[in-house]
Amino acid sequence: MPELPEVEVARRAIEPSLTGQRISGVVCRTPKLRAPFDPLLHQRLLGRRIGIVARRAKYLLIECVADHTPSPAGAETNPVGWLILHLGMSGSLRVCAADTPAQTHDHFDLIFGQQLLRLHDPRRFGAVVWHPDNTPSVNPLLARLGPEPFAEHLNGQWLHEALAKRRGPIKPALMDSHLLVGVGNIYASESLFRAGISPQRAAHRISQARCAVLLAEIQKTLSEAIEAGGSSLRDYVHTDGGHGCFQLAHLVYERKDESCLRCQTPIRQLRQAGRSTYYCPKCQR
DNA sequence: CCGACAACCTGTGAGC
DNA sequence: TGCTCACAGGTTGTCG
Repeated sequence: MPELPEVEVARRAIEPSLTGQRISGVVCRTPKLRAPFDPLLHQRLLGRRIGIVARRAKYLLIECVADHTPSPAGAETNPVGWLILHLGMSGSLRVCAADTPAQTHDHFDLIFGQQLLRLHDPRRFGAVVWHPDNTPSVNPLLARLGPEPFAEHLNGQWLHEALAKRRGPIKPALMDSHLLVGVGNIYASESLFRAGISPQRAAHRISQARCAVLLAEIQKTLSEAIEAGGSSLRDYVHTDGGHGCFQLAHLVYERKDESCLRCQTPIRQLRQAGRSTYYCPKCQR
């Protein structure tokens, strides 16, 4: 899946097709992904017009506006609701013709005009959730998330303070979405390599100056990956259906025993909090 | 509160 | 060929 860059690439890819379209149908082919589908999803969405397509962390947020609201006087209706999508580990989105036959693991369609947005997710760790008003940030899926990695107020001092009580290793801490969103397993390893910091270093023992370097490398790694069109691994497929040909080369991820691109030392792999970590034992301290 | 781990699923590749 | 096992990009809940 989809780490933050892949989700942002998907957002940019689907937004032009979606914005301004009227929703004419909804298809759910699976009882549940991460959670059961809302059984009333069809009636909640039908006839609404799609506004902006936003992103928060690895969630996509689709603004759905009811443009004629024949609400009786006094009846409080919310003209704006949000469809919240998550791609889990294996999800992908594509926009295709409305008569395109569904394949195995095509779980959800949002139909508009002569096209549809289709969610394909073999492992079904994704999510499709309706948020009924214009405050999606308070949705339980989003309410407790940390800041976006590109938020203005983030700097070395902020990261240093955020890590002050973390006695465990930095790499799993970086992946904690309550601290900071958008750093998944690939880019955690990549950012730490680029910052020259060992994934095993205790988080609270990284100086403020090195926190500034780390944050800058996280931001550079993520933005370069977005510009490159996201990583293209295994089952991740770009929204146009083709595999990305501009994949950002990984410096350490999945390079166990290959030589470090900086110092030729063999890259090592270890397991932290149940996830693979890749690093150079010489370049990272 | 922190941190490690299992669970949620299917697909794939390695090894026998 | 076919079986079993380990592992895969995320998130959440539980337990120590």
